[in-house]
Amino acid sequence: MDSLNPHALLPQRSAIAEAANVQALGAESWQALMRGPALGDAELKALNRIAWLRSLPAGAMVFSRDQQASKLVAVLCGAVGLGQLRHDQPFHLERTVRGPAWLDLASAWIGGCHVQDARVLTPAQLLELDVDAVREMLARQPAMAERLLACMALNVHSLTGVTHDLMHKDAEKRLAAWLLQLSRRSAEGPDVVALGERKRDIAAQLAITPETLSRMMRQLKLKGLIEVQGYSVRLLDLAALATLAAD
Amino acid sequence: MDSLNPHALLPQRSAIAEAANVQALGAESWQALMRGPALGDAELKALNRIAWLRSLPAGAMVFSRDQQASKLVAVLCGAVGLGQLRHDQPFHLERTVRGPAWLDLASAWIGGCHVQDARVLTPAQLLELDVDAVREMLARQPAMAERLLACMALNVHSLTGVTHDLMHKDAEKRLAAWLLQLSRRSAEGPDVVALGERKRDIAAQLAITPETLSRMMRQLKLKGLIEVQGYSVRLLDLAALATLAAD
DNA sequence: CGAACCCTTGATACGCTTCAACAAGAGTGG
DNA sequence: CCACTCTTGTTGAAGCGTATCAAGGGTTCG
Repeated sequence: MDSLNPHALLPQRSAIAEAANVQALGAESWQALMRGPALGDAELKALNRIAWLRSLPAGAMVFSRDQQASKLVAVLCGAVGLGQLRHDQPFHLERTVRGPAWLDLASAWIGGCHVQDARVLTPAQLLELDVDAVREMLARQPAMAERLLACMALNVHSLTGVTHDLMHKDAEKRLAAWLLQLSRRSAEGPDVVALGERKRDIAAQLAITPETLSRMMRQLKLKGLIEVQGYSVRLLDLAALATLAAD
Repeated sequence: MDSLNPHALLPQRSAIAEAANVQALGAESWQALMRGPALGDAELKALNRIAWLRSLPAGAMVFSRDQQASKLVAVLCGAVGLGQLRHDQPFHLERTVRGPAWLDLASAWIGGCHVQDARVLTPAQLLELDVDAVREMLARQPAMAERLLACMALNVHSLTGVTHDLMHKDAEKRLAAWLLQLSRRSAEGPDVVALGERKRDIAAQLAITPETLSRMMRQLKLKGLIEVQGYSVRLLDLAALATLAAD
């Protein structure tokens, strides 16, 4: 019943209801979003003053691609998918964002629309900053601009990497690269990665079909590079995987 | 002989020699790079104070991908290719940037390296802003930050579109979309586009081989959608092309 | 004129998708 | 409790899309 909440698209009420929570938003969350040197008290206050929180259930839409973007949107916790919702049912995932991270830092600055649809995958807490309020804040906190530029720059680098992989790497290389990237952020050590989403969603992000993903996993298993047990993958030979992933 | 100038990688001398030129840089160039409302005199002065010009011949490298990025780099005029230079000879092009436009606005902010190699395709004039100088300038001209954010946001949108196309569109769709995009910026009217680069370079950016590009052009010609004469393409049915390009 | 490009065209090969079938778990209701 | 359905991942066979390889023609330039 809560997997698709129609009220999710009406932010006002819940945002107001949650406004009190903003003060409770820890400095660590802001720090994770804003990167750079430790945020000062003044900066944290300025941020908290203009932040709005939204809690959405799995399946809810965060924004849609034709929608005018007026806010910077971040995911505090949970996972949100960026992709395309088609009249033909299933949501076509292109990228998943797990908090804390920016979901759409770009669109609002150019007064355009979000170019992608965003859909909650795991019950998530979102943070929104009205871009006009941010503009005012930047006038008083010029150092904040630098943080935002750095965050968007990371975004650019990430996207550049994705396009490069799509242009030059085949399915096996992309999978190997994806596993290695996951292993770097893995909590269970560098050689065990937990697949945090359905395999079909992983496949969608790698721009292959679930069938091909299954076959590629078997390939890597046969080559002795990985060991698979359900949604846990052990990387047996990081060096060989890196060689394979390199273009 | 001037198609590959080894001195191109030594910026200091030529940058100093050209420093006097900076004052001559017209407001229109800055306006084209910075977008947004008209730049004030103070802003133009601040920009000119920290800008460095470089003129490079075709074939020269602007920067390489392992190189630490300390400057924001823009192309004033001419064309520069972003891609990968491999020990195996030919430069693999991923994107071409024609002036006036930013070439790498992101890398310097995160103190990383440019993720791509940049190579001059057409004799080009480049503009470089040391990121530390820009930081100082932003403290005095906070409105400038907003322009940079907007420029980088456009970059993000463009890259998002490219990845989407690579994920979901086949060669024919990508070519149709590319022709339509070119037609929007075309000087000779919306239905005639001049191919401004070698077809193999166009193919590289579409992530297909030159052979496939040739075949796809023939396909569109046979379908009556375009008319080709060398490097000039007439779009005979914009609506049909748009339908074809849509995913 | 040959040499070095570039684009084109055809034949073939390969990677990946599509389609179809099947097994395993999770939720549901009789 | 079992039958039923729904969803997910896996596997195999066939087919499409694009790359690769090889050859030929058109330019430009020394």
